[in-house]
Amino acid sequence: MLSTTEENYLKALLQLTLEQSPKTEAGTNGLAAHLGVKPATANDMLKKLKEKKLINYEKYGKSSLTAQGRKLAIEVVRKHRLWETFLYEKLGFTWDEVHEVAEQLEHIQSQKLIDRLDKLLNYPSFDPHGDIIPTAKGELKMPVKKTLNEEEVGHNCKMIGVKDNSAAFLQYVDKVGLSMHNHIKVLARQTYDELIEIEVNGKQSSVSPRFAENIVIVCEDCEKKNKKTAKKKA
Amino acid sequence: MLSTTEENYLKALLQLTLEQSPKTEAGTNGLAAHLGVKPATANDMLKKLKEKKLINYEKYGKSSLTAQGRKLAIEVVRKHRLWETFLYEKLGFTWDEVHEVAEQLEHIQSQKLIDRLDKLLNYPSFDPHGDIIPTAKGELKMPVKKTLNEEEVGHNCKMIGVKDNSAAFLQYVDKVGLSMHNHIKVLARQTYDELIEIEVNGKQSSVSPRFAENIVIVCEDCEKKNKKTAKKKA
DNA sequence: TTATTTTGTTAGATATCCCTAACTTTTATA
DNA sequence: TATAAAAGTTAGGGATATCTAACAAAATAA
Ligand SMILES: [Mn+2]
Ligand SMILES: [Mn+2]
Ligand SMILES: [Mn+2]
Ligand SMILES: [Mn+2]
Repeated sequence: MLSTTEENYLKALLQLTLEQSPKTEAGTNGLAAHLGVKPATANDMLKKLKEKKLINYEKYGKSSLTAQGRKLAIEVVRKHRLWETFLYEKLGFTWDEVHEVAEQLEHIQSQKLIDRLDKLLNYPSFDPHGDIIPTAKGELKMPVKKTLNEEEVGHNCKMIGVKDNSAAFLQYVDKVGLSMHNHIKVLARQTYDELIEIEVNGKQSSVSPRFAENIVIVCEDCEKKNKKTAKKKA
Repeated sequence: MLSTTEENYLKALLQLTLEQSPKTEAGTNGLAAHLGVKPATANDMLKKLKEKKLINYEKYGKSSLTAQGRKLAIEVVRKHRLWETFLYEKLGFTWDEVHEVAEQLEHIQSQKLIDRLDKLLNYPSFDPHGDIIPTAKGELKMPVKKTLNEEEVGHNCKMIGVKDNSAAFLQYVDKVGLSMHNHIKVLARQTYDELIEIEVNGKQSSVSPRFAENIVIVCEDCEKKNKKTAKKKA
């Protein structure tokens, strides 16, 4: 049985190596920063988790999850997102309130509790933030990340990042009415000047391809399609 | 903010001094046994909790909760019983499965979570074991304990203990079909020989006053009446 | 390629919670 | 009341998880 702390380290490693970037390894300092502890503290835990064969770690090297560590990390993420969904759907929490409480609830040890919660929520695929909930079998399909420029007309997507971090660009993003986690619908693409018409929060705008290729999004329609395909296979 | 361990000590002290017996103080060894730790361990914690002004404790003396300690202990009991009710009512757990998971859930820190859970469950008064759930204001009405001999005809009660612990008596209890937490209905009292007719698990039996005065029960009809009175006042 | 900066490690400490073994005080018994 | 038993305490130590300060290795820049 893992401690709450050990679970948090595995989850952090999963997020650092699979969700937040294309990397598959994470450094000691980055991990420590992500968890809000000092590098010395993270270093101790890395040695301990390697001992338990949950991570790959060599002195002065980067770390990654083993198959077993990844399995456990995904279980924690599944519990976290199911609890967030419960708080949002059943208890009327707002989307910004759920995370903090889910950080505590994700460590409750009871397989039956999670199975029943999943059932109560009617086996949800996404949490209130639009993130994918890993399946009971431990499958975690990574969201299909692409730029707004690559999105199909008619599709709905969510902004999850930017490629250009310049102040000028970010101010322009703001002016267009976009911000992180906003839902965007691609209405049309003008053949004449390539401008992309989008709708955000009920407001329409047109953006250039130059602008759109710096907005990282995840296509929600593609996510749903993936989910359905997975269900048919099962 | 109290640690999970500190909360468990306060809850144990409440149970030892208010629920399980008429005592208002508990000894170090009894507390340790209740929590499954060694007396030396409990002794350390008693000193720590006294320092925090949550308990009254003097070297070589018995311990009791201060007003503040009692308030916190009752909050933990409230959370525990609300979670048990949730697991039973909403997730289909059986009454014997809920306690273990509630031991973990009772330590989740979120006032909003508890308020909303209470609402979701429609402000329940009793947990799946028939124990009273403290109110949001921290009121914990002690169940009206009496012996089966004192119970009114027509009332429903729950067996919560025995006064005679001899093997002969306990075997007789078993033969009558009674066991801890059984629900008992008092059907009638014969004027001729004072025998009390009861129904347990759909099975009827007659017991003597001598027998009945050794069965400790809590009257469930009285509990409900108390509850309604309290609601009218509020 | 040498120097500097960044990254990662180690040693030594602290806090919490638990233990065993030895001791002390209180209570019960003879 | 003297003694034995029960109850309670203390000393000293282990495990976990955290820190600071000093050090070592790797990466980057000059
Ligand atoms: Mn979250
Ligand atoms: Mn967590
Ligand atoms: Mn319980
Ligand atoms: Mn507990």
